[in-house]
Amino acid sequence: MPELAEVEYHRQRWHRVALDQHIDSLQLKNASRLYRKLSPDALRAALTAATFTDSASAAKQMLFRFTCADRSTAWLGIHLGMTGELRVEPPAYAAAKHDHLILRTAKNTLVFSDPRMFGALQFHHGPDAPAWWTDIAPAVLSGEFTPSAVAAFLKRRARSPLKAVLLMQEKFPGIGNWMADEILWRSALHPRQPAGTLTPAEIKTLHRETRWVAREALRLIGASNSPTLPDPPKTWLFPHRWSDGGTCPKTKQPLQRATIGGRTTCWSPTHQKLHS
DNA sequence: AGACATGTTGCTCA
DNA sequence: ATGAGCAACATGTC
Repeated sequence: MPELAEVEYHRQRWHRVALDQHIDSLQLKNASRLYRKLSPDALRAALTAATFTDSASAAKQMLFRFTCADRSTAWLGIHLGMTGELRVEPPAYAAAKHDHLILRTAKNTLVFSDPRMFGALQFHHGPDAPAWWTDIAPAVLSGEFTPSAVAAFLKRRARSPLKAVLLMQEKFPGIGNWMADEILWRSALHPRQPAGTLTPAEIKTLHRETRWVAREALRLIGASNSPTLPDPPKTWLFPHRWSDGGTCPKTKQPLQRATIGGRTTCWSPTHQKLHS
């Protein structure tokens, strides 16, 4: 389920219990496709007897930093793909079917599991953060995500439907299927509206609502320490969009669903209209 | 049984 | 060269 805020939620799960903890041992299922971007042997060698020293998330990517037994620095990247999650289990926890990486400290077992295996692990050993981390596009909540930057991007993708454009990580890092629908709904923009046809006022609205949804999702979901992942409130499109027969919380009219930009998309036809 | 799933990539075609 | 659309990946759930 992981987009921006869910990724942050999962990162904090590990971070809260494992910061400054010593990694006694690890288990990896290195036959899995999740290891396609790294050397499992290098990861195992570096993290055994390492200390968890920091973590961060950006877009849909997490970064975990370790200080190795020889005082060098190691960086573990985790992308949760479509079905990945991080969990914290008791010390005696036994690996289950879809657990692909397990780190054991004296107090806890840190588990990365991903049934569908669309996620990925990445690894880097060295003093500086790796390119796969530093190359992530500037966050939508950063000062670099400006209305004019959005305008330039929409112009470049002029013939693509807005829904497809919002899913492009190079400009909207961390936005996924449900956040894109939420942003368009709040912006009163039709998901099929070609990106090149927005008025300056609509671009400002899209920019503002992108930031609002990201900020609120991080506050309500990302920062939560609830044992289960919180859902956005009923006043959002989110709880109404998944099944047929949903009702728009703004207009009380039926929601519509179709595949746009290759993904299931939900919108409120009376509220989000196509224009020329 | 069959459709569908909160993601990314690599391929085709224009 | 650049952009748009779509199949593929692997497995579980409704």
